[in-house]
Amino acid sequence: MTDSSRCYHHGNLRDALILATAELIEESGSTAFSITDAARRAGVSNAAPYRHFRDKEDLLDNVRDLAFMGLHERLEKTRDANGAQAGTVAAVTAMGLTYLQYARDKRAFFALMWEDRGQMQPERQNLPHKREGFDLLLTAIETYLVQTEIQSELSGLNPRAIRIATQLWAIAHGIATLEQNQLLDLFDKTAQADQVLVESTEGLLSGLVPEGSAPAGH
Amino acid sequence: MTDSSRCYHHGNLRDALILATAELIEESGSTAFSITDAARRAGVSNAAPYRHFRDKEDLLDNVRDLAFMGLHERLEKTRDANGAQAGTVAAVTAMGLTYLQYARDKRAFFALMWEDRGQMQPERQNLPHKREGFDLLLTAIETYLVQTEIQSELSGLNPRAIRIATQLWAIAHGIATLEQNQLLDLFDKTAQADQVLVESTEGLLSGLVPEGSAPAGH
DNA sequence: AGGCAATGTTAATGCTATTTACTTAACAAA
DNA sequence: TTTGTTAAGTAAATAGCATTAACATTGCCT
Repeated sequence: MTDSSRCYHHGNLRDALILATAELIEESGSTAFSITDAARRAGVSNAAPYRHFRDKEDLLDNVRDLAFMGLHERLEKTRDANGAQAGTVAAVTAMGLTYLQYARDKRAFFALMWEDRGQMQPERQNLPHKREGFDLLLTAIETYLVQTEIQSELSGLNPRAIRIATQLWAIAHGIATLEQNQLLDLFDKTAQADQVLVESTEGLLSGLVPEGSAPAGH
Repeated sequence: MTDSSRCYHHGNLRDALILATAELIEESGSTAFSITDAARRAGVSNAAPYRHFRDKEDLLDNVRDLAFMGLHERLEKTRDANGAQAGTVAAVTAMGLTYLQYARDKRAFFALMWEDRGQMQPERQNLPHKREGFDLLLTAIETYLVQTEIQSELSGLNPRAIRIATQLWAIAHGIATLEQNQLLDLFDKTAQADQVLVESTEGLLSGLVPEGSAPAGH
């Protein structure tokens, strides 16, 4: 039964519901979303989704997974596209720019990914996906550190690379948030998110010195 | 009629509802909040709130205002507490640390402040309050630039200060988000938000050079 | 063919937002 | 003091939602 246009049984309702939810969320945001709408769009009754998802949150979790996978895919593409110049500031910056672009293109997804739904169960935090995204950035940083001879070699989990990757992720995320809240051009009408990110990344990376050296402070 | 324990008329239902909403949100998050609950807690019927607020969102907007004012107050206190060492890296860092602490203490408020409710009307974006918070940070940065002689004098809106303030706000916000999502100790179990912020701030500020000089790149 | 499990359905229940039509009380003017 | 007016309550109704329970259909395995 591969024909999904049948009568009683849908064929692949689970995926259809996830897709419908994704569409609805992109159209009207996650707060407006209702499970009834998703069922309607998938052409089934309002109770059918409960055969595939524990509750509304469970369905949203699956869309969140989708969103994280989408971001991950883009980051991978960016990494591969910059394979030639791997280890340069430009390669690192490109990851951040991709992050910003994703937030712009998939605004509702981006909001969903980082939505605070209070005390969530650990298994509902999408931690694996978040970790995967971080991994990509981390590798880019580690490559950078080695290429620029700031770090002699990379062991599996380099503390320094982790710290820098964290900082870069934080700043990309922060800029995305400020941009979505129209706070970037609050004072400087010409401020652009991309430009701010480039400057920040350069600022953070340029402050780095080879291991063992004393940092340049004031 | 200052006695609010009267029968029919409440006396100050508007404020009571905002307060009740704030409490409920801090207890269970903003998604779980219902206007009915707030009315119950304030001891009035479920329709009474509509005499004071257009709809649910309007009520939430007022709590958002409250949240922004709370953050603003803390930032002011931090600025004043560090008045003696104004213009130092420590003074700037302290603002960021206050931001992080607020996100921890008032997690639900923090989430509410940055909640993405899709395409909101401009008047519902709480822009004035966001701007005020930015102002405080901006002043701290401008003082820093002058004190450290990186900038000779501050004109009203210094483009450079604005850029740096934006970067610092972004990174503080990003770190707060990562912390709330338990992503800081994903790889480095010992990573602490405060420490990451201190390092980031130092990293960004230490890269600065007096105006006119060429930045230290690779 | 028969039976079972998966996956639908309809019909509740109980919650919610919001509106409408009424009610009460405070206040100001006559 | 009486009398309107108005702000600020109430109850009742509508409509939508999440979720569950009881029932129906179908595909698959034996």
